[in-house]
Amino acid sequence: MALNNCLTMSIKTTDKRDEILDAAEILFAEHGFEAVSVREISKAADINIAMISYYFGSKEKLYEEVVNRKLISLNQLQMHLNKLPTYHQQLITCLDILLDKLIERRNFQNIIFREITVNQRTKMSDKIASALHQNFQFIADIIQKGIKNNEFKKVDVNLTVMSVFGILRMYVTSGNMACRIMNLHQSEDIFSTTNKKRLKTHLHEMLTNHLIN
Amino acid sequence: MALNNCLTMSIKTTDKRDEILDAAEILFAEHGFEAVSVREISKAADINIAMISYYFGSKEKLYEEVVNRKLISLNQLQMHLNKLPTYHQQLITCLDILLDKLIERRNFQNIIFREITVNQRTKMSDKIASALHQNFQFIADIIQKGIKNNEFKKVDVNLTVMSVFGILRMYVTSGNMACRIMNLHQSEDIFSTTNKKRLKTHLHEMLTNHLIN
DNA sequence: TTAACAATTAAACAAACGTTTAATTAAATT
DNA sequence: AATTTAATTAAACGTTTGTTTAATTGTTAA
Repeated sequence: MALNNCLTMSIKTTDKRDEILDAAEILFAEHGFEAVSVREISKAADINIAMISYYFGSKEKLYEEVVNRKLISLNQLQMHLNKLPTYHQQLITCLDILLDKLIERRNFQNIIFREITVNQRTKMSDKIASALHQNFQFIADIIQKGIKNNEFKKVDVNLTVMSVFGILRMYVTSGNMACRIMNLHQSEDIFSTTNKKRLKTHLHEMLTNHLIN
Repeated sequence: MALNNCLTMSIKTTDKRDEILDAAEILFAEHGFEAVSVREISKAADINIAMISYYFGSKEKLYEEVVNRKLISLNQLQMHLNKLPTYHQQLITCLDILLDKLIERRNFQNIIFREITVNQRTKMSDKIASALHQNFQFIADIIQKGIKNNEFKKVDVNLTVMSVFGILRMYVTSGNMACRIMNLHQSEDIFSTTNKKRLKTHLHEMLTNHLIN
C-alpha cells in the first residue's frame, strides 16, 4: 500500500488524496452520500476510479475521512476567551467565530447535519454527535459561568445553546430557503459581510435580551 | 391503470396505497431517498415489488406523493387566532400548535429538511421551500402586525422567524443529538409532555424577552 | 542501469438497483 | 354464469453500483 510509506512520498500523495477528498466533500454535501457514485467523484477529481479504493479502501472509508478531517473544535479558543472581561463578551466572541467557521465550511455542515438526522452509519453519526456535543458544552459552560457570576439570568442553559445552534444551522444549511427568508434577490450572497453582520446583530440582541435585560 | 377509476375502488386501493406510503415515509425519513431500495419498501409494506410501479409509476413519484400528502399549512389557523386579544398570544398559540404538528410528523420533517439542503430534485425542493415559506410568512405577519401595533419592539422580523424555525427544527429533527443536548437518559422520550412543555416555556420566555421587555 | 516499489490504467466482476413483462388470481360488471 | 377489469405475482430486464484484477507506466534508490 502507498500509505504505509508516507515519509518519502508524503507531499505528492497528500496532494492527490486531498484533491479526491475535496471533490468528494463537495459532491457529498450537494447530493448526499448514497446519491454520489465513485465514478462521479473520480470524474470530479480527475482521477481513475480505481484510485479511490487504492487510497481509501472503499467509498465508505473515503466518506469517513471527509468527515473526520473537518470536524470543528472550539476548545482551542479557551485561552483567547479568558482574556475577555465578561462572560457576555466571551459568549458573543465565541459565537461570532463559530459562525465564521460554519460559513467557511458550509458544504461540510450540510454533511454533518444530514448525518445526524439519518439512521445510517451509526458509528459515524455517534462520532459527529460527540464532536457537536463538545462545542455545545463549550458554549453551555460559558453561559453556566455567567449565571453563577450573576451576570446572566437563570435560563434553561441547554435549551438556550440548542436554540443558538438551531439558528446558526438554519442560516448556514438552508441555501435557497435562507434566501427567501431574508428577502434577498437570488443574485445576492447570503453569506456576504453585510448579511453575516445582520445575523450577528440579531443573535446578539436576542441573546442579550434573553440572558441579561 | 387502477388509478383512473377511483370512484368504485377508492376505499380499498387507498388502503394499500397508504400502507405503501406510510412504510416508504418511515424508511425515507430514517435513511434518505437514495439509501432506500424499492425492495426494502415492498418488504416493509408487505407487498410485491411490482406494486410500487403499478400504483405510483416509479420510486421517484412515490417519493413525491410521500412529500405532497403531508406538507403542513398554518393558514387554516387564521380564524381561530383572530379571536385572541393580543398578537403575543396569537404568536405563542400559533407556535405551540406548530410544534405539536411538527412532533406528530417528525419522521416527515426529517425528509423535508434533508430535501432543502440537497441539490437533487430541484422541483421538489422548490415546492417544499415554497410550503415552508408560507408558514414562515404566516408567523412573520403576526410579528409584523404586533410591531405596527406597538405591542412588539422593532426587531428583524425575518431573522426572528428564522430563529424560531431553527430552534424547532433542531429540536424535532436531531434525534440522538437532542437527547444529549437536553441531558436526558437514553430511555427518556424527548417528545414527552414534560419535555415539550420545557421547550415551549423556553421559547415563550426567549421570544417575550426579544419582542417585548 | 537495473531492480523494487508506487502510482495509474482499462477492463472485468458480482451484486444490487429500479423497472417491466407476462401469467395468474381476485373482483366487479354485465 | 360469463366476461371484463383490477390486483398481484415471480421472473427477468438492462443499468448502474462499488470493488478488484492484472497489466502498465512513473519514480526512487542501490
